[in-house]
Amino acid sequence: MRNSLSLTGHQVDELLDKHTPHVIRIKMPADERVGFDDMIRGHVSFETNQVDDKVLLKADGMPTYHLAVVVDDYLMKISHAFRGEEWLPSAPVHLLLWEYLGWKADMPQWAHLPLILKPDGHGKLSKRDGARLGFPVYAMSWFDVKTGELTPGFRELGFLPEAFLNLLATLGWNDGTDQELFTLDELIEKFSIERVSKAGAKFDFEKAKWFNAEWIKKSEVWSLKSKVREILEDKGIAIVNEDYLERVIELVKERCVLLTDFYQQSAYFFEQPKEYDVNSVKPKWTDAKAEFFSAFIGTINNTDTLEPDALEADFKALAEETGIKAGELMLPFRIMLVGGKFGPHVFDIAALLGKEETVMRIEKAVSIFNG
RNA sequence: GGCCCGUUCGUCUAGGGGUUAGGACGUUAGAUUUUCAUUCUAGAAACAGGGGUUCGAUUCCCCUACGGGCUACCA
Repeated sequence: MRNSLSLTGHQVDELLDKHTPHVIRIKMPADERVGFDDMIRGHVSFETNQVDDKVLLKADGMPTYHLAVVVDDYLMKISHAFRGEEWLPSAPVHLLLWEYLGWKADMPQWAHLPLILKPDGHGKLSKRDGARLGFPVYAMSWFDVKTGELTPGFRELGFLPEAFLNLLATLGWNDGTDQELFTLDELIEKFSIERVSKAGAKFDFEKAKWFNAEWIKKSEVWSLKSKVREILEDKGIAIVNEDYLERVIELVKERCVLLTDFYQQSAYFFEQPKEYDVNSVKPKWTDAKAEFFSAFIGTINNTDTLEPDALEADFKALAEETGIKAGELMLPFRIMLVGGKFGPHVFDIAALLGKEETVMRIEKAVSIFNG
């Protein structure tokens, strides 16, 4: 080995005079044990003989991470250093650096957090896993200029910041009760580093989605409004009426897991269905049913404002008069308004759409079903 | 290979010397919803193995196994 330890002082000076490229390393002491108290793991110690003399300053003059963190943390007066468990093996280097630099009294408290692992297989979670398994690994979309590769983030996928924070906080931590849903304020109040678990946790996207669904359900309409509006407008839907948008959100929010689901769940409130699930109606479509709906249009026209309960009562009364089971007519009615087999209660939808729109959609769909 | 860290249902976890080992996600069955989702009820499902210590260990100690991390002039 050829370095300042194996060469004589004279030889070193000579090489230095000739500006020979070189690095600067930390010199680990022999036969010592360096240890510290980790806030999560308790006392951790290492044999100095097992730790190698890490490069601190590269040949190009730039510091490595090891030198940089210590200097940076010292300058920024960092009191607590939280980092991933993968840093544990280099902790002795940092510890000694704090000491050698004469800053030992200012050294921060350490906490090495457990790692987030791949849901399948083994190893720590990487952005590749997200691409491979179909879920995000970053909070926000990230574009790699070097590779030209776009990695989608939780936000763009339709996660609420509150939900993302919540799921991250409870991955490896809990307050000792059965509570799983926490607001930021609650986390600030209840979080304690002592309750962070030591073992790595496999990431579970299903549970992540559950957190988001829960947060969408418990969020107030006003807090969801701007995000939903953005999603709908991105899809080319013009929002003209604020109040209408709020009522739509109120009606569909409990069936959305991701914010992006608001498009599929509420697009039909803003524009007529582009496609109809004709197959679910056509085979059982009869002239009698067509007649029912033209009669129902009459009923609607005789009503001042559509109100869900009253409309449903009228619908059922008319069905009975016509001699057709109401159940046979509900699905066709839904498909007329929505286009498919989904959405909230049909009469809620009709009431919100309003008289004219409802009538228009019935007329249009009837002609499609007849033809 | 060496060093370090870890190990309770499939997954995230609670618990802790004597418990029917609790909850959540997912899953299964049923109810409600004349769509789907929500909601509700019920079910299946775990202390890695071996030694100690102890009247008694899943819980404390040791070993093994397994898992993870690090072992770059990357962070």
